[in-house]
Amino acid sequence: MARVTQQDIAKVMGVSVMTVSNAFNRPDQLSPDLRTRVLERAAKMGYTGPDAVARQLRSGRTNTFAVAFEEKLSYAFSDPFSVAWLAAFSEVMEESRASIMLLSVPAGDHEALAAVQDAAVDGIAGLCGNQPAMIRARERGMPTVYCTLATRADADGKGDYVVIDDHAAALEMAGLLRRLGHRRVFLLVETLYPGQPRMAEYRPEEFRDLVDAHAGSLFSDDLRLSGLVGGLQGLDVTVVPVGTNSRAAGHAAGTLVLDRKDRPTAVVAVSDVMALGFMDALRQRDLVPGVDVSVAGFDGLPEAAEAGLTTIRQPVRDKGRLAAELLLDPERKDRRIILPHELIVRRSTRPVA
Amino acid sequence: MARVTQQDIAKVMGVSVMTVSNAFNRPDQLSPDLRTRVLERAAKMGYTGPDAVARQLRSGRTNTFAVAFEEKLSYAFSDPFSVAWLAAFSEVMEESRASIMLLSVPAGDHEALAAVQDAAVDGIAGLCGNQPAMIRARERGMPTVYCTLATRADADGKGDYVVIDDHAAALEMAGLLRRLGHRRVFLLVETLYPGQPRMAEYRPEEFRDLVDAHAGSLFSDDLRLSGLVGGLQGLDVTVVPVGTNSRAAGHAAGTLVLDRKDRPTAVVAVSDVMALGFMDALRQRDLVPGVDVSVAGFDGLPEAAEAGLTTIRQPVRDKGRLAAELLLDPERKDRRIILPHELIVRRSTRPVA
DNA sequence: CTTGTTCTCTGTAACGATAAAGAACATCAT
DNA sequence: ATGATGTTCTTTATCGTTACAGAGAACAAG
Repeated sequence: MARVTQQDIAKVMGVSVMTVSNAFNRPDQLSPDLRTRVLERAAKMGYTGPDAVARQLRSGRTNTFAVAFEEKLSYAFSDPFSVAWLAAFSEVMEESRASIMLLSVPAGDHEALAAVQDAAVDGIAGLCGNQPAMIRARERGMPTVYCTLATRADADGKGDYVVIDDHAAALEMAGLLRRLGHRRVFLLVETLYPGQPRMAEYRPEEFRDLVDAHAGSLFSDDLRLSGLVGGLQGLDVTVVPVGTNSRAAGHAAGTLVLDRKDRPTAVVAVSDVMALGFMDALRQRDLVPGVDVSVAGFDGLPEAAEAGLTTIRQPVRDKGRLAAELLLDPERKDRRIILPHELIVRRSTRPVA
Repeated sequence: MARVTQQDIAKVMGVSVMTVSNAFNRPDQLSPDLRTRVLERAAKMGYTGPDAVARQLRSGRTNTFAVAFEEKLSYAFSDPFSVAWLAAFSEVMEESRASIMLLSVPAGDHEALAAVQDAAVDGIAGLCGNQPAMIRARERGMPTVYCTLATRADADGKGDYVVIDDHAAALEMAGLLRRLGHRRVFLLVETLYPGQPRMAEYRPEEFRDLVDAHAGSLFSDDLRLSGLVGGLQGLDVTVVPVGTNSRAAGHAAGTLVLDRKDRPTAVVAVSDVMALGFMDALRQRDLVPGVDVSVAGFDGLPEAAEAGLTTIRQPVRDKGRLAAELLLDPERKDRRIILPHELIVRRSTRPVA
């Protein structure tokens, strides 16, 4: 009941293994008659076609590409940005008839890192470049592409990328708030470092030390945050790590911040998802975004447009598409791509009263 | 600059290849001292650890499982049912440290079928059992699990499954409509067969012939539809294939049906997504679900609860979870699981005026 | 001084396939 | 008849790893 191989067929038919192999892969290398007989015999013997793994070993290619996530995969399917990116990425892969493998390598999960080692893929893409999976993949000498620069330094490191200039974008956002006259601003980020207490509040002087103290850890929003902080210098700025990049976390930040006397006049989240959650909290209190508190996000999701949320639009689909193209075509020249972004001002940001 | 292998290291160090292999996989098989030296030397030579593909070939296992979709992958990420299923499936896989491969094998795309042949996986799961990818996988002798029975006959075929009794569920739904006194009912399905003209209207006598004429084609909602038709016998029933399983298609069906004189008193879609789309069309016309037209769906999505939509709840997450467990544990006994469903009556279905 | 056991390490043979080159024979033009 | 050209099939050599069986030394127990 063992598996039938080309060798078995060859032996039974009294032909060489190569002939059997050619019958399946290179019809021009043997007579149509023999080919038919081989295929028939193979079918009769219960041979189900060339083994994928063996073929991959011999050819040195798997035609499969991995996507690494820092979170559980259920997050990858629920975050709008992630889904849009994945959709664009997969469309290109589908067209090229390449397969996609999903890897989940949560920060700090050392065992999960082995998945990168054991992945039979030709390359790997990830949303963030400094995540452990990406680093490991590069150590393995595997082609990598990532779509967010976490720090300036990343730009000089290894690996290809498709990103936007998050720092410049953040500066523009800060400029907008300045022009609108805001003086007391809260900035919502996911986490400053792994194990970060949620909903703590930091002054700009403090948070930088914290991040540096955990250097090498993952802080993917560093460019956005430091851009905002830099651009808002001189104003009353508070940084709040809300724990996760989710609507719920943004909402929780709202409950934390909105019920006190000294409300901020503006709140910027480093993602639209968080900003939308914060707006949920406003709505609950019958406060109006832009009127009572100005709110802004990053990413440019369709949901942000519906909600009238000021944001930085980034070309998500292009990021996904180009990431796939870079992986598929190792010969391609420009392998470090900086895409344009756009500050989109909507009704959620207004001049301070 | 060729790739470094265990053999290279062995040669350079004057030890056997097995020793190198053992240094990486079975530390107890060699002295700690030698092991350290091997690892150091390996690192120095730029060896990046055992090759995944070679290891898979040797061991006969890939620890990877495929999920096959009949649509483009972007659909898999956008349909709520699909996403929920995938999330549950992936959670189990993550816990077991198995990887997931996504395959897209659209109906009729013969080239894409090759992906199933070339997938280096230990098993494959799919939402529907009679899709080409599943059939091909079973021909390859690969373990399969699917989560929807398309026809009664599927139940006797090969492969494991985790399903609900869609036919019985549909009968219950039909019974509800009967009790509520509905006499003119429209049934929305995705498509009856590939290439099906959209928004055609069929009588129950007709559609069965159509489906049979395209026997062997994919019609995954057959059990639901035939249950509904059977349960509504004697009433004025019309079957409408709306083209795709999407909110937009349900909405389009609404524009088709709602602006005529002889409106149906009730509409049942074989999925919540379509039903929700239909309700969008109602709302646009200031018609009230349940009052002007009764509406019902299938699946039991959270969105359905919010919208007050009567539906058949099915345990999506259990389907995903169990599918993964069946793939992971080939020894497990019960491999054909029928989960309970539940008719949930909400305000979208009321007695006919 | 056996005999047995443990600890390290080695050699060989797969796993299932394909690339590359070659052999045998037929065909064809000169 | 000669060489050139094809067609069809075979031989040999990997791809990078691990399973398995054993060999040699050291050490304890009888």
